[in-house]
Amino acid sequence: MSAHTQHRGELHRAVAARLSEHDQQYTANRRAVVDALVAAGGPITLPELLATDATLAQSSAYRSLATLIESGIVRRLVHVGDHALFELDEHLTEHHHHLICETCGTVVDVTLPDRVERTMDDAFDAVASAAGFAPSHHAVDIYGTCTHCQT
Amino acid sequence: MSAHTQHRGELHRAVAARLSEHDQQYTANRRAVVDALVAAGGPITLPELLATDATLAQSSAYRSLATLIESGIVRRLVHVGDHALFELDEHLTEHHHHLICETCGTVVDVTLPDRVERTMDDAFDAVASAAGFAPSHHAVDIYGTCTHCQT
DNA sequence: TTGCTTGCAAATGATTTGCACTGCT
DNA sequence: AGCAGTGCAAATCATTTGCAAGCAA
Repeated sequence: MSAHTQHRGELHRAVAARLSEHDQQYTANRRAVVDALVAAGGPITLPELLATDATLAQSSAYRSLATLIESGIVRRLVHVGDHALFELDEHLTEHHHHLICETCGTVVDVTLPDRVERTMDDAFDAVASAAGFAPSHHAVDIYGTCTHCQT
Repeated sequence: MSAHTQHRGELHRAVAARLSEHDQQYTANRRAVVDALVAAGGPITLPELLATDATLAQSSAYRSLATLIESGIVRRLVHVGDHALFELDEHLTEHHHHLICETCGTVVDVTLPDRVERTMDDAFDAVASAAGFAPSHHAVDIYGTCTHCQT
């Protein structure tokens, strides 16, 4: 079980280690991207990421994200709007799912009880095997309307 | 529980009714798009859709899909590759989830036991309410490797 | 030096849209 | 006639990439 990285320093060490495993360096740019994601505390778009660090070039941010994704440090989420969402991989945070507001597009992290996760995993393993798939992980999106968007 | 539309004619009638509710007509183009989706039996990309009917113009297919999506007849799935995936809405088929091959991008429909769906719904309602969300529906993606892509 | 990283500007490519035309109603 | 739907070609816009310069081993 991968550590839920609690401290900033610990997280950066974990990121550096993972990059190194993939023969990648932990450059200032990549660290800036990771910092922005940590600060955000949830999925953010590229424009949002750039807004937190005006020195970052757009193309470099995309390139850093690509590297971080390949090394399993960042996860890219399905579009809710026109921009992709980026968040730290679960190895660095914890297993969670997403609550998505169908009106404003806000995405919030949620965790489910272990009991439910176990029930789901068992069921997913069963249906995946039945279809000849070797399952690796799952993602749950719960759609609805957030407080702010309810009339 | 909305009817699982079994017969082609019944489905077309349901589509026509839904379009009509939204003050839209069931034109030849839109019917062609629906036919292609029915024939596919699962999520397909726009190029795949066009391949099944050479007379369909790309822009018209996109426009028909947009109309069908607005009327709740078609669902657009999150990108697995560069193309979006389109499938018939669950009102016209049945509640299901997706098995996604991380190697080749193939997407297969799967259904879960009612017991599991109930467990999930209860849990989702609970976490959504806790976050102030009014949940409407959910989507589960199970990632893994398909038979064909396993070494 | 040698190779990875970066910024800028230009390219790419899925999706959207302007416009003129066709076909319902 | 009047308006929705369609095809073509052109526009959009997030994301990617070529290239020249900066930096680390």
